[in-house]
Amino acid sequence: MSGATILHADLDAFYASVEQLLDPRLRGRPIAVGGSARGGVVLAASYEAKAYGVVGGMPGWRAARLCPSLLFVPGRFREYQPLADRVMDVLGDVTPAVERISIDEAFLDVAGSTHLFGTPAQIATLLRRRVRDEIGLPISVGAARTKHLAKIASQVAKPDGLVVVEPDAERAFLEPLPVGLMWGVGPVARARLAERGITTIGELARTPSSAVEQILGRAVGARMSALSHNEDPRQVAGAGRARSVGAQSALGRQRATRELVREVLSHLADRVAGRLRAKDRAGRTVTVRVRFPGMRSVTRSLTLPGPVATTLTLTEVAEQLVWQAIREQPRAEPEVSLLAVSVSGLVPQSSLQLELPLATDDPRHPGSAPGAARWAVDRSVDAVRARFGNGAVGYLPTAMPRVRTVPEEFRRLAEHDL
DNA sequence: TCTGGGGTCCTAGGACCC
DNA sequence: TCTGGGGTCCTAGGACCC
Repeated sequence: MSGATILHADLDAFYASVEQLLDPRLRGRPIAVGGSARGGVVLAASYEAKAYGVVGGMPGWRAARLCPSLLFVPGRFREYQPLADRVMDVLGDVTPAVERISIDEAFLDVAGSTHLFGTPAQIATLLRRRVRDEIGLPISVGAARTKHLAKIASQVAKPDGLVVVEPDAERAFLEPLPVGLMWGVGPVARARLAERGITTIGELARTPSSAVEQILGRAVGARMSALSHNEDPRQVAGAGRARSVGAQSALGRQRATRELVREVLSHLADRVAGRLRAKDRAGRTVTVRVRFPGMRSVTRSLTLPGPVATTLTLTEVAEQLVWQAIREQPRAEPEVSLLAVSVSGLVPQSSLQLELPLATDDPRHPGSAPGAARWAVDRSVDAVRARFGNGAVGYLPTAMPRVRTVPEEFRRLAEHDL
């Protein structure tokens, strides 16, 4: 019997494939979801566009230059989550051991399913056909003995393919592949390895572990060395609890005025704190990131005496940290291109436990609402929103920040479960 | 022509404690 | 007189993933 019972299933160019599914005129054409020829970033590219070198995360103007016939489509973000969920349901039909790692990919362990559905290769073929027939989307699958191998196999299988790595063929399979296919090797690690003449996984495996650790650092080096030797102890498991929650807004290029910073941070803190409260969690460490024109960015963090999940408190702490970061910059008139807020050190926090009134002692905010009052306000806002929608009530003087922002639906897609 | 949004993990120095 | 060893927490930065 085959030991290649770990499957990695990965929808091909997911957002772009959905757009082509929903609008037949887009099929067979190079399309980009998001961005435009004048600005923004491409969120996803169809395989026809990838052939020109267009990839997700690329500035729209550069994508348009690479592919003059590129068609920019605004994403229909509402459609993505339900379609991806239906795909996951299909995967769940062959085994309960499904580990979803993002909206569009998952690991499966089909060791217990072979007596019902056949070999892993037959199961993968069945899944691919069902996803294609019932949902209309192309999906690639890799099957192997370990997660690492299965993930690499699905990448090799793309687009719309299946690759099975039998246990006796693992070393030969890995040998010629580029190190960049390994999970954890990005552009920096790839460049460092290339400087030493290491470009394939086989070459990496023949490099002593101590040397790899020198090149990539102790932890990363040790892990990559082990993976190159085909040692991967990870099991297929359910998702663990989130360790942090954050939100960010790109601002283009704006002068950092009191009003702008306050407005953007209120919005971000409201998102973060709202998600925390929705899951009865709170966190002690508040981190902000400020990005300046030119992509240079700094972070400032503060660990509070107790956990917070209150919009107003989070806004105030974030504001202090952002101004601290800006003041430390040499520029006389600061401009910012992005603000981010995140909370870590998460703990369970039942809605009955009231946050300590941290800010009431703060001389900078005399008379600010005590913790209990803040909780009450937030709970009321949450309740109104639950019934009437997010736009029904808010802290902001204006309903939305006056900065260009991605659709709410897109933010939702990127959120991880808390 | 100027780059989205949401996450995880690692490193390294310093504070602080025993 | 000026020094050991180990551990944890905090902060800032950075690589990487989807």
